[in-house]
Amino acid sequence: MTVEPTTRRERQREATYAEIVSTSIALLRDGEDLSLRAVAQRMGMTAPALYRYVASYQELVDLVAYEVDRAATERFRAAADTLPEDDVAGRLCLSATAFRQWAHESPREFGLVFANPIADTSCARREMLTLSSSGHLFTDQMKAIWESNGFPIPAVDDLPPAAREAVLDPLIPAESEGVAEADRGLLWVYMQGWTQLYGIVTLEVFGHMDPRLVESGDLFVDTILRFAPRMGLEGDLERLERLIRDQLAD
Amino acid sequence: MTVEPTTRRERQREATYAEIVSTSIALLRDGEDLSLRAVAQRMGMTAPALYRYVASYQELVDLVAYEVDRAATERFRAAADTLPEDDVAGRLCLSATAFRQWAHESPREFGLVFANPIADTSCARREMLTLSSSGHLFTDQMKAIWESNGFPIPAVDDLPPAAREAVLDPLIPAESEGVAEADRGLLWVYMQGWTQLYGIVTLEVFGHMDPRLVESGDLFVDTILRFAPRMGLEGDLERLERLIRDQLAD
DNA sequence: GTAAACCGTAAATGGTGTTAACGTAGGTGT
DNA sequence: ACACCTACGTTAACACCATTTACGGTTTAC
Repeated sequence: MTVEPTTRRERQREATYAEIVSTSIALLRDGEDLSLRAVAQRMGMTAPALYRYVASYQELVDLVAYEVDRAATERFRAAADTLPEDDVAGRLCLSATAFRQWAHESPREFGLVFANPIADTSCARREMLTLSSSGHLFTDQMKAIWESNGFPIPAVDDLPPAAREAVLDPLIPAESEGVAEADRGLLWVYMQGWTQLYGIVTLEVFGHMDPRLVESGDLFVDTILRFAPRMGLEGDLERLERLIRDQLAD
Repeated sequence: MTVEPTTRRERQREATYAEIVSTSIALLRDGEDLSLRAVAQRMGMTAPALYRYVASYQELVDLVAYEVDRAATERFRAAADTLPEDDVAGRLCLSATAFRQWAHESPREFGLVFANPIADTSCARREMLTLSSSGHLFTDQMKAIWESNGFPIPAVDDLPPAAREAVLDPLIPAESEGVAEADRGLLWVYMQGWTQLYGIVTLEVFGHMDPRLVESGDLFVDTILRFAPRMGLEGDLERLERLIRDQLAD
């Protein structure tokens, strides 16, 4: 990826970059909202100085969103890691549940990453355009399920033209890593699942839903379990529901 | 509802309220973003004067969001009205498609109404808390389908406790108008459908999806058609897809 | 050693929501 | 008709915000 910086200046610059992001994240964690001034102040600098590092406020947001997503994904992965590697279905369910819990605990961060209009602007630093670590994780997990129980996926040729293009030549190459071209229909199933997970969680977080349902998580559980059969998990529903509800109880 | 204002002052006050909202909407339509100052300026007033009418910026947003939703719902209804009244399935599909098109044409307004954290604050003026006209429309349309072809709905007693509460004693009474208590399982199906529609449209609007899929609308169509069978529409899929794609072509 | 690139500063511009103090016109009570 | 008071608007000010400019000092490079 990045060639490691040798010169002293570059090292310092890299450190400042990191501090900007970590300070921003700390700011969010403290419940305040992200602003150049606030970040600068916490770092003992003045706001205009940050313009040596980011071109605009929006670029800072993108930078932070990328890192927040990365950190959150580690939580999702950790949640899955409480299960053995071969329980591929359980692992995906626990990661999805962790995703929901994280979204509720950190609605600001969630909004930053997932409800922030992805600008048309090319974000110079890091090619994170639409790249999401969490997306990568969920894709991998679904692939593991598919490799394990081989649920039916659409043939690439049965997909609508645009969909075929999108799965054969994805914008984020990482997401299709290790999926043979003939099996790219799997990505279509992934998108269907992600749409539903995204929908239920966003609906909950933005409060456009009966608070009692948000509290109980019933519609969330229902959404997951109704999707599970599409991944060939019909026989596992009771166990998966128990797994999910156990984690929700924490 | 509101007792009609008799005194002259109250009439004028009501008119100013209306002008504030209509000015705000005009502002959004012109691609600028909503702010107290901008609204005031367009009305030939100063910003602080608006505080005689709204308690805060957030309250203005809520007020405008309510009206925007109401206006947009008329579009969704009009889209359905291009079909005869007895084509209940086609009508719902066209309204859903109109919803998607509106969201793409007016992402600002969409964000205002559907991606705006519904505050805990009680918005004094109008009891619009979570009340959404569009939600009411879609509920009605699904009910029409159910009354027409009687697809299976869960028994109220089969629902999880919180879900049962939520459908038996909904926060927005309007949504369950005319649905017998025994049939409230229909609302559960509605929520499942709304979650998916909301998910796909929000995902598209916020740009967290391959632009080619947004452009073609393939994942949107797929989402709708995959849900249709849950409303007993298995036999209608080709026709419904044609309806949707025709409208998308406009 | 000198020139250039880099990194910070202060100052200023124009934008935001919001509060306070003040005047004035409208409707109300006698 | 007079006094009163409330509602509605003003101006001024505060505290934020992003962003640009011009300037100074340090570090690097040649």
